[in-house]
Amino acid sequence: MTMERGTKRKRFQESAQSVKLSDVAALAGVSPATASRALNTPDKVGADMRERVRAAAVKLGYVPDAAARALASRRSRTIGAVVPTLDNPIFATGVQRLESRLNERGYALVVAGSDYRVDKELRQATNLLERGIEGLMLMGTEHHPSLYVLLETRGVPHVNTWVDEGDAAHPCIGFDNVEAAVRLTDYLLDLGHARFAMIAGIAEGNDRAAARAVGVREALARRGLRLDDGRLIEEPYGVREGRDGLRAVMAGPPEERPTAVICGNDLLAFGAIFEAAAMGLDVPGDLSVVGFDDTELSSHIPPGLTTMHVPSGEMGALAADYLVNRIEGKPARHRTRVEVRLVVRGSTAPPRG
Amino acid sequence: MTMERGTKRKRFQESAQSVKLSDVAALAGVSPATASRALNTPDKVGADMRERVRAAAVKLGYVPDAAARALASRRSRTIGAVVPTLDNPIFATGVQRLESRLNERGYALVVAGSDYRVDKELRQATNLLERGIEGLMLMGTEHHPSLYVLLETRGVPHVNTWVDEGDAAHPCIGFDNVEAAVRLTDYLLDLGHARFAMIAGIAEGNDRAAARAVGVREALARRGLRLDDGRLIEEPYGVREGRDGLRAVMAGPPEERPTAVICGNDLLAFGAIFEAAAMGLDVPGDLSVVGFDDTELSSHIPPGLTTMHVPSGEMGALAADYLVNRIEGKPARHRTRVEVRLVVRGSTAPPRG
DNA sequence: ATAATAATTGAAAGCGCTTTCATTCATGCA
DNA sequence: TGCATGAATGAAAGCGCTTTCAATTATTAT
Repeated sequence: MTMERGTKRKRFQESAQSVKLSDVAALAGVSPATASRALNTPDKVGADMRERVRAAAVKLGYVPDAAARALASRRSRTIGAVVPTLDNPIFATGVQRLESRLNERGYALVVAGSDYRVDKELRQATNLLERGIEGLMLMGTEHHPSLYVLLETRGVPHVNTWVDEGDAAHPCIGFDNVEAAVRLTDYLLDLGHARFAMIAGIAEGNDRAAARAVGVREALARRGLRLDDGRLIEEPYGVREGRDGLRAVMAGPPEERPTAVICGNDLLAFGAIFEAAAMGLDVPGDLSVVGFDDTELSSHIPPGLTTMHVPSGEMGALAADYLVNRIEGKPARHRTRVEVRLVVRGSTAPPRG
Repeated sequence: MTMERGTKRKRFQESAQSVKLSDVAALAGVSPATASRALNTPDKVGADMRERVRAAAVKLGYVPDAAARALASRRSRTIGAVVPTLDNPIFATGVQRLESRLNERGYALVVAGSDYRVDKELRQATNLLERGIEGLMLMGTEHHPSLYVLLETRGVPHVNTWVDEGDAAHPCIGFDNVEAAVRLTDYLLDLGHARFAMIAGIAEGNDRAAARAVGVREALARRGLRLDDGRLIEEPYGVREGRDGLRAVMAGPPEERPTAVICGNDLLAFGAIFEAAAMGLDVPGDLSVVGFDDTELSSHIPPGLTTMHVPSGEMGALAADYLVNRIEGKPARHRTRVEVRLVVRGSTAPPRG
């Protein structure tokens, strides 16, 4: 195995490495100012000049220096995103589309993870801000108070995604998690279920998870029902956790067990379905299971997961457009709702009897 | 819905917005040079001075300007990654860990997607290079020739991941995809299978997918076997595609059908398993199915997917360390192999009879 | 033709920071 | 006590680019 020593750049020396704008200008026989214009604002310059400079740039293999450009123009053409984790496929999809739209619009994306912790989110955002991002995508609505202050004072556009804030205190792109959970619950209620359980995500540091639990409770309350003790459990998003969660909420004598389990996301629901099978329970015969998100697998996993479809890619793309529009002074909706829809599949049915 | 006009920054005016290093220096009663040192290289400065400057910085809420810093120091403290897509959970995990390790080491991550296309990869990498990244993580070994040239001339450290290049032409962190596929196939062979099919990923623009197919062929050839016509099919990575793929490779009279199907990744394998069930085939009774990657779900999906475990998170972290070490002039392995291991679960068994 | 206007171009001043280099001051040694 | 070292500081020169502002030239109107 060979070891390599990095080429420790000798600063302020051997600077002859890369060609700079002035070289291009010299070759083209124009001033750096004109060269800059020819490259960046072609229509502010004569046609012949434009070509002359372009040719010179290509010939020299000129690559602009973003730092210098950013410093001089005060524009970094970079957007930041702080997400809880990329490990959740639904977030990954959102970031994927965010990047691709940003790319189309000529911006780059810097990502950082928060691990569902507001303090780390703040730290990461600060970091990105120092790096000169011109816009920031955040997930959810619950952030460190200092974060908003920071964003406000620096005048950096930002947008909360995956949520629809009623009071519109901040720009947002998303949907009402409470209402979506209500709809999911109502669907189950209308099917005739009366004994419920919920395997929710960890509410702490995750307003979406919390809101979904609120929605479930609310819908039940409207019909005079509630989640009995031990029928609401919080688990980190994961398949393993869904399995554990199911065991926990199914404790107790059979006749008291829930007939419907609502999961905070699809991963938990997958786990619940797998564990139900392991427990010898038929889904949906003995137990209805619903999820939230609608990932690629949800439609394929037998018996098909009934879930709330969340357009994560769309939100990513919308966030990109919102941010870029704000930055470029174009009109941008302060609040954009996206459609979530109930997708009924095989994992739900009326309760037995 | 309110419309907002972005606060179009008036350039070269209202510049009083943010506090700069000279402000901090002034408040601390020192020169900008000392302020810079106090903040960046604390041990090069007197203890009292250090504190004085720090206090001033805090008091003013000083936030350094990364562009200026990058321009002056020629260091951006930013690493780039061009990945095919974030939509594949295995890549998402890799990027996740890359970011988190980078973060620990004080670097930021800029990501861009290539959509499995070398030309787009080149474009994206060029983009990142312009933005001053100091290192680049790539996936796979097949890249646009110009990309290597670019990297070489600019002297930017880079690393190919998910692969182990025998000739070590470029730094890499990964495993031998051919050999891994051989192992997977040998396992099936040893189980007694003789009629095989493969649902591979699209080889074009994806050397890993191609290598896995090569490995399967190679292992079969060693035992005098081959993939018959129509028993090797390429599909984009996806569950739907796995289902389609299975139908395709299972065509023909029952006695000629394969008894083992090797899938290019786990998503395809999931699809194959689901489709087998839909076709009334028992897995592993009638058909053994293996995947590649070992995602979170693989252990949970009944009957449990036999697959090759790929340490994607580890590769991400190793890539971060490699790149940072190179950049900082510390020793770094040119070539690092990571362990992939066969995880045997319920989806495989000896063929009937 | 000539004056007034618009379109191009160049000179030069930074953007906010880091780093070299020279200077100053304290320290140790003879 | 005097001189050589070394440590701590400041002055100043950029890093490579964009943009203002003034100067020049090409257009058009009178």
